[in-house]
Amino acid sequence: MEHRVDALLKRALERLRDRGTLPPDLEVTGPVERPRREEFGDFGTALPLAMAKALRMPPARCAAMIQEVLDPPEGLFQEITFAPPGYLNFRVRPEAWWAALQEATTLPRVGGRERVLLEFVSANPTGPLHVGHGRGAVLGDALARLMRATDYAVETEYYVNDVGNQMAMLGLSLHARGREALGLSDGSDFPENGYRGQYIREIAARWVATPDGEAACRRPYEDLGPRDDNVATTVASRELLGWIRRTLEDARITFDHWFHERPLHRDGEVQRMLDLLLQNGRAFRDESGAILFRMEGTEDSEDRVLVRGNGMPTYFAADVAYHHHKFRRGFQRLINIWGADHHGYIPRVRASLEALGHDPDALQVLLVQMVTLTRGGVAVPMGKRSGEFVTLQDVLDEVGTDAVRFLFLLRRPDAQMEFDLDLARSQSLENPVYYVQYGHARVASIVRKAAAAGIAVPPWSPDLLQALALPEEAALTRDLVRWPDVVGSAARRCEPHHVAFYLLDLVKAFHGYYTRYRHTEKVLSADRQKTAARLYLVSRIRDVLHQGLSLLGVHAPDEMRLPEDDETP
RNA sequence: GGGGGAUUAGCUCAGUUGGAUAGAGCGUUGGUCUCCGGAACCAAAGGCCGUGGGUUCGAAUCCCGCAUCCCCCA
Repeated sequence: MEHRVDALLKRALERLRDRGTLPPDLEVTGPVERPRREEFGDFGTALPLAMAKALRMPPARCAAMIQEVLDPPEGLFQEITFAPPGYLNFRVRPEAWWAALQEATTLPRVGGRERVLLEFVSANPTGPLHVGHGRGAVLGDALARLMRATDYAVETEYYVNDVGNQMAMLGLSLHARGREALGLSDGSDFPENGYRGQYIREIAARWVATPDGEAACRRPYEDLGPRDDNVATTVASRELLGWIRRTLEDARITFDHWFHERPLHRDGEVQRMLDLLLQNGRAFRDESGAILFRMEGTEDSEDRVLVRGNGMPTYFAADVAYHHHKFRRGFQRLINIWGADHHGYIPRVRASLEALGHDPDALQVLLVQMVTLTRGGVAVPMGKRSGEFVTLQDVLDEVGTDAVRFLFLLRRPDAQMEFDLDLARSQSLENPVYYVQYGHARVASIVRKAAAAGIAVPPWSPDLLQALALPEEAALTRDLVRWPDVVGSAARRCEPHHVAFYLLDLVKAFHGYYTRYRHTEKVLSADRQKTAARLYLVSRIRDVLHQGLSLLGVHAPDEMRLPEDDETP
């Protein structure tokens, strides 16, 4: 509805330009908004104010000019009024609102089949996922659902860094724990920068119970090949990746692709990228034999090492090759969800993409701010090497997937958040997600009750909703009709949290309506026309809640078990 | 020292390209109900939108300085 008003205004401006009343090069914009005060109508715009400024004419005259060329379809508006100092307010006819209810779950196709690669989580397989990963994971997954629903051709991807020093250290750690498990070591020779988490011991215990694993641990580490591709590293990363995958599945997150770094090196992808950059002069070899990316002329100041003097490519080199490869797979836009601590990395990657002939603006990095974890107000440390942290799996088990997802999505991604485990658990019965789910279950219950009485939800018809006369019913209708615009805007802006907030607003309005009239004007009554109209209305509420929750990856139950009464006599 | 983010009610947070009298949840206080599901609802109190300037008809929103917190880099 909102975009219809907006389109009408845009067309009116076009007409004014055609007539020469408005200079063609003059940019005049005025967004359509919803006035807070009911008396101002359903929609309003400050367009006359903007025009008055540009044309140096009184706003009232500008408003009159707009009205003159405005050509609204028959039956859409009840009235269009001018309000000082320069607003144009629109009131939509109830019939138009009711008609729009049919499209309440028809989402706008704002994506236009754009091919998007959405990469998120991508945590190194050196330990379990922690809560911070969870935030990015839930954001990415919800965004993917949103974009798919609005006609983006989006694919999701997890990038696995399975090459490098960290991986070598992981293998070394596993080997050391394996030797401890076999009684060959007392742990005093455990590598200084090794991964000390309990999970390494568990994997080691399972590994040495196999003949291959035991044999490998009985040999010195050097015999395995002290690099990042030996059997210990392979076993550890495979185990951890499986663990990560299961945790993500618990959070209802799956990926279209798991893209490994190793093939980029093995198949020459990194080398080809280096050759390209050396050829076009954006990279050079220094006196030590290292290859550096030339940063002059970019926002980043310092030349960045791609290949070290000893011939080892850096993480940066692999990342450049990886993103180059993404474009070559045919994606038009790349969205990466990164932790805020990677902020300084962005200019480098963008510059490298530009150097390889890609549009750097086609890479969009969404930064997710840190999650600080507390328990009863006390900070919980979150370092993998310290081995002492709360995993995403723990939190999912403790709080539940629906609640965790909704809690994460109830915040803007670029604001830091504190996640208090005690609070999350103690509030689990008052968690906003249950409030929304309860609303859905409530409507489902009404519909069930109607069905039991032999009354089905009626199909829409032009005079079906005439019986909706209560102000709350009009307000609910307007809220429902707003939904497609909310989804479209959230998808375009990559901000799923708007969906969560909308659902809270809608369900609050419903609970209020329900409670207020539970004794006087129930949905199901002896009045057949009111019953039919209200049944249709609440079924639309249920449909929108269901669609909204599923876009967030949260269940929409038809029934909820009431919590057990703690105050047993 | 350089860069990024944050600062809105007691607490946790929304606020859609600058618009009309600033929004919710929790908490507090006081109310509603012999029910289509009380995990509900209504009402009240609570704000110099960190601070100082600037831009204009108009600023929580845009620009600059400052303060505080978090993160990255050196």
